[in-house]
Amino acid sequence: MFSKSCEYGLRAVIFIAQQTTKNNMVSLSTISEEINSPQAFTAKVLQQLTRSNIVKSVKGPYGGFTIEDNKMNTKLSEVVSVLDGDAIYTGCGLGLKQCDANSPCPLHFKFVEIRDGLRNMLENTSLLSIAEDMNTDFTILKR
Amino acid sequence: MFSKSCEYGLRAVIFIAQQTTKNNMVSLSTISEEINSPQAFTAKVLQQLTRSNIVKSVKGPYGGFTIEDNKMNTKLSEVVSVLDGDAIYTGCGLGLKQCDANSPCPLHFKFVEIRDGLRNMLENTSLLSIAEDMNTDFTILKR
DNA sequence: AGATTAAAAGACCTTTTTATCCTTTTTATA
DNA sequence: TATAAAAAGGATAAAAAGGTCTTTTAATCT
Repeated sequence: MFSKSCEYGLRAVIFIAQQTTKNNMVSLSTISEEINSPQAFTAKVLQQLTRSNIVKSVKGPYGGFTIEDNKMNTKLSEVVSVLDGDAIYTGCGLGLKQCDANSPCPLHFKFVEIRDGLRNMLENTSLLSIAEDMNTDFTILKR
Repeated sequence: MFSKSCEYGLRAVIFIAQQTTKNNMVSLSTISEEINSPQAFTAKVLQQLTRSNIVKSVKGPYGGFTIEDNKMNTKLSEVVSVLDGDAIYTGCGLGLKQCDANSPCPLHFKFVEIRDGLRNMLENTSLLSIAEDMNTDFTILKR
């Protein structure tokens, strides 16, 4: 479904969001341990998310990553767009460049439903809501 | 969503299915022209589908690819399984190895809905039904 | 100021996916 | 039976994805 970059990125940003609700700044090494991801590779992914202003990074002692208050309502769809682009929402399931309602592939209308379901889910799920859920329900981010 | 192999494979098998309803055997070169895919690469994909007994290949003059009657009810899910495996149905959206209802990632229950929608769609769509639709509605398989 | 901590940036390596080319095998038919 | 058509198979190449390592930059704390 998603690339490895995107999987690590989502897990990382979710972990950071959850820690942010507890006012914890988290370092790269903590993140990669807690989400069980390759550290150097995760660093690259976090750089992208920092440049996109989804997470905030702080260098130096006691530094790390956090999410600013007004960014806690970032939607998962934004994270996915930054890391994987939006082909998963807009692209044809059969890989055709020009496939739309006017000139559809044989599966177009069936795929549109699936894609819309995914898009709606991601567009309606904010980092804050996931973090809040995690403080209620038991969930995992590694293994 | 799917790999290139799977995209080409689905387009190829759909084209063959449609031609099969018209009793046309189709050659690799015709297929790759009609679905706009790289010929040699498509050959490899078709070999996999032949070995999996989804399509039938006939060598020699007037040979090519066709689908036997009883295979026209093959579901898209079978084609996808052969070419991409079933991670898209069973895998965790965040890439976790062990993620299920008992030990879910924070998005597990949201993802399950999407995945089930996709799986149901693919499991309920046969090659024959697509071919019949194509003989009614105008659809495209290239560009 | 110097030492230390931590992210940023860039160069590099490995594996997988995508793609091509060439030879071999099979088979219909003239 | 020779020829031509067409798929099968193997070797290789190119591109993309996944991943590592080293140096640089910035912040903090003696």
